[in-house]
Amino acid sequence: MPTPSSKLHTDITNQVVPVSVKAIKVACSNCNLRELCMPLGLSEIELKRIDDLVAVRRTVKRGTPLFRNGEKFTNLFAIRTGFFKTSVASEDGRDQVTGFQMAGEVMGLDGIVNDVHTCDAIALEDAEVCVMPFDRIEELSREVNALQRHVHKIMSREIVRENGVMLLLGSMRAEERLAAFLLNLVQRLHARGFSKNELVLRMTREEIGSYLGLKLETVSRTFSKFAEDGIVEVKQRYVRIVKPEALQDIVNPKVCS
Amino acid sequence: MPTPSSKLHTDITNQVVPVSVKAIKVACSNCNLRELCMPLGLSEIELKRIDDLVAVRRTVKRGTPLFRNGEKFTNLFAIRTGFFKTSVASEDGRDQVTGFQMAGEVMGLDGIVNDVHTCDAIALEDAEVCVMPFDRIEELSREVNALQRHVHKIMSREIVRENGVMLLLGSMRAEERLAAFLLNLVQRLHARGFSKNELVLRMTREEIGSYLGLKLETVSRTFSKFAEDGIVEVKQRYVRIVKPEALQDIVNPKVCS
DNA sequence: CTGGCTACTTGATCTATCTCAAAGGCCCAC
DNA sequence: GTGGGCCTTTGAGATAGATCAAGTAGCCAG
Repeated sequence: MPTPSSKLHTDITNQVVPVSVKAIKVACSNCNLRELCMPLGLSEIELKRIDDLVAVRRTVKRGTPLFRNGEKFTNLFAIRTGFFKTSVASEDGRDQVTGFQMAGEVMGLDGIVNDVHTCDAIALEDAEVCVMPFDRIEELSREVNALQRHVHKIMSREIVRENGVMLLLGSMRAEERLAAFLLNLVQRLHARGFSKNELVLRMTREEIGSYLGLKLETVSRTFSKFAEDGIVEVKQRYVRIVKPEALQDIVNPKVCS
Repeated sequence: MPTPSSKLHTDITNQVVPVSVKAIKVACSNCNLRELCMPLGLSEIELKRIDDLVAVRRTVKRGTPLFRNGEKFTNLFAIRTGFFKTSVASEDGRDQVTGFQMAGEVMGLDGIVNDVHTCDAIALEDAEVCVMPFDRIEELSREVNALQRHVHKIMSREIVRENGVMLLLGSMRAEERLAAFLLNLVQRLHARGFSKNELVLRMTREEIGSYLGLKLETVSRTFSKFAEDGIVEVKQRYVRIVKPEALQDIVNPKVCS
């Protein structure tokens, strides 16, 4: 049986000459992801100015870093295509996946405070990102109120997201964590035009486990449990959510009255 | 034996007439916490403008909320005195402490993205905060570059902090979590002029446990373990760190060569 | 000073998840 | 198409931390 992978995500054509990629005229104003990464309701003239935000595009091959902990921060990155994970490491080498990012999402916010990136961003599939010099963002957001507001909202959204992950890591059981994870992923994919109940995981069980504070075996077992219960169908990276409401019930256990 | 509580923190004089508090002339330019919550290197004229950021001050009695999940967001708050916890709740009522905040730290960033607060901020001791209308912050930060930069850094710092908590919750054992927690607290207190190795906890074992993803009994046992090992002295809320380097070793286990 | 409340400590037991181990499946490179 | 290297699954056993339960200590109001 053919996996629905190609239906859900399309890998970027491998660019042999990266320089040519950078030369492509980039225009936020024409970008089909604009509503995901840029503010709405801009005037014609503001839109034109926003086009200058993106210096270049950059392709990132699967498995390679967009940036790494310790590198100097100068740019934010908006994902055009592809899929990333970000992770932080403790000094003794353990590391923790802090998030998975997809098209339209912005990476690099961690670098602002000390002008140094404090996490790794690794492409989980071939990807293309818009490179946005942060000083240019600051400059322009002084003049375009909607952009300023937008930058603030993006950062606040990340703070709120991380609050949610803390809740998950601090007080949920394995099944609740995985259910919440699946619902979140599929909801974000759905917002991008993909299926409401089918997805292809771009990450390994180990990466899911790292994100959820579980071991890969526990992730695998929990998938199997869900499958036994008829809540999902799982075939390796392919997942079909058969009973979304059952997942929802697992995340928010009904209080017995 | 007198607890060193009064040495470490000073409670605010209980104001009988809150209105009078609000009327007090507030000036960031004269505030002794300025270096904690405001940007450095401002010109005389910029400083004067920054004074307008703080609309009023507000006192918050111990145990009462500064804001709650679901309330409309309009202000950021800078802590002048006192100590807070922030927490998020899952729909079924479990809640997770997401942070402890002290003088000079800013609260409310979670509210920016949807104009609604998504966590509770509760005073753990009588407190006073500077109320800063966010639209005024945005307005002024368009004109004062250092303020713009500062706001970005504060939000980025919060993102990086939360990354660290995720690492702690996702991959550390109980002893490591508590050691990291104590070191972090004492370091922040030290930056505010308090002792390097003594502190009075403003929160209960249960609140520490919630923050660290542990049960209160585990927190208590881990304290006892540290005390047995001669690493700390614990007497209820009072804690003296006898061997900071031992705590450090617990957080970053030495790799055996 | 006394009663009662809350926070804290400690012990005994239980269990969700981890750890260790083995085997099977998928996919890419040759 | 074939071999080797991940990735994944599944089992059995170990364990860190949770849970349940009791007792203690500090603190405030009367």
